[in-house]
Amino acid sequence: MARTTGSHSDITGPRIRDAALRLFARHGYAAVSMRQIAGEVGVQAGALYNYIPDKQSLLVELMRDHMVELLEAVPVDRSDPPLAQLEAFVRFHIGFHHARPDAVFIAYMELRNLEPGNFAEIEELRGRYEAVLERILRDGAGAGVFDVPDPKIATLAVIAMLTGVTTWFRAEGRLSLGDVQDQYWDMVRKSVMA
Amino acid sequence: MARTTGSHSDITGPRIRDAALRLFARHGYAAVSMRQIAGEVGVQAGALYNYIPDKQSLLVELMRDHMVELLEAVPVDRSDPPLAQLEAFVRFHIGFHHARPDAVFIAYMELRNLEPGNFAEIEELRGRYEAVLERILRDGAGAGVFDVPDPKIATLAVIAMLTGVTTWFRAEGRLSLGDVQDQYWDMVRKSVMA
DNA sequence: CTTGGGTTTGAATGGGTGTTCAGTTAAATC
DNA sequence: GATTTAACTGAACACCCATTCAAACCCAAG
Repeated sequence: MARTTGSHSDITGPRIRDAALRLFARHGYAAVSMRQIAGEVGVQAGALYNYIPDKQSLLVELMRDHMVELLEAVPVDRSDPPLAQLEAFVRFHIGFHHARPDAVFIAYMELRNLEPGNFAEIEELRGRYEAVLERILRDGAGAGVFDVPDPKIATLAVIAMLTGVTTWFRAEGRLSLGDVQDQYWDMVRKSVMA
Repeated sequence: MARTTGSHSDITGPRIRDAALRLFARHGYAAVSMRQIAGEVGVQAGALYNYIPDKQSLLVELMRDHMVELLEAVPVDRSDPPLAQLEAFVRFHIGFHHARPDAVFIAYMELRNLEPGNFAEIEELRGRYEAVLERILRDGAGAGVFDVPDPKIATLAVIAMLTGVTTWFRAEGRLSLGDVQDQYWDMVRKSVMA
């Protein structure tokens, strides 16, 4: 067990993931080479393979980590009324995604670069997240609070709308994150209300 | 001027564009090689260069054609009341995009693979399309029909929501295109109404 | 039936790809 | 101070990349 304090492995590992996240988001998985990632970390390409088995695994790991983090953070309190649950979801989605634009970008854009098995895994996680919102809408519709003929469609519509925020919102811009959350919550609320 | 009837150039040209559109949408611009495109057309890679100057131009052309077609097809009748204009826009957007899933995918996903000048050109076209919706919302808000604190945000929210349809809608599925248009129109209408 | 030219081939150019691995470096332990 | 070993280098491997171009092909026109 030599070399624990001075070891770099606990530094280089995360740095590789950070660099890959940024580069994949900026240029796309296929357009980024292992040499570029290594360059950002300040290491030769060969060294990356002490930390990851291959390029594809690096992508899957980034996407899985993002989705798992998302699922763990999403607020679900089934004792709250549906409207309150929906508001919590909307504000959470915007806030969470805004804090991780690169991960969001990758999770939505690089699905087609996943090998079939990996694709299925990530899609399953995404499905679980969508199910959270769908359940809220279904409960609210059942209680007569919401008017959504097809909760599945409404779920996809709302998530698409909310996720779009990451493509244009910048904290330095005209509006604060709170402003954006307020206005989106207003639109979502009205769009599903009975 | 020999060889007009037996010429292939009026066949091969479009076939290259078709193949590139499908392949770029499926695998991404960076992941598709000129050899793959040529293979789909049934020709050697070198032959592509009789029709396009380079790979990047092929991408730009596909994106520009899509955006120009979109801008020419979008219904704008300023004599209609804002609500009717909005409904026409919503139904048009869903219908038009549904008919060209590959072009939509490329136009939204491959922006980062454009060189700066080309990027600016495509963004300008996209801006013009967004301006159509923004104007409708602004007019309606001015007339007191709509309640949208920030028409710019509402524009982006609505477009993101509508464009999301292409990622999941399949004509063979549970719902018809008309069903989807109806429900989306219902949600959009409610979300912006005063 | 030859000619001219639009069209395509097939090879070559120079460079980049992901991945492997023997060898070197340097820090922690004994 | 010697030994161990995690961490990394640098070169090599086999292959793919976009693009160019002289040569071959093929067919309408004359």
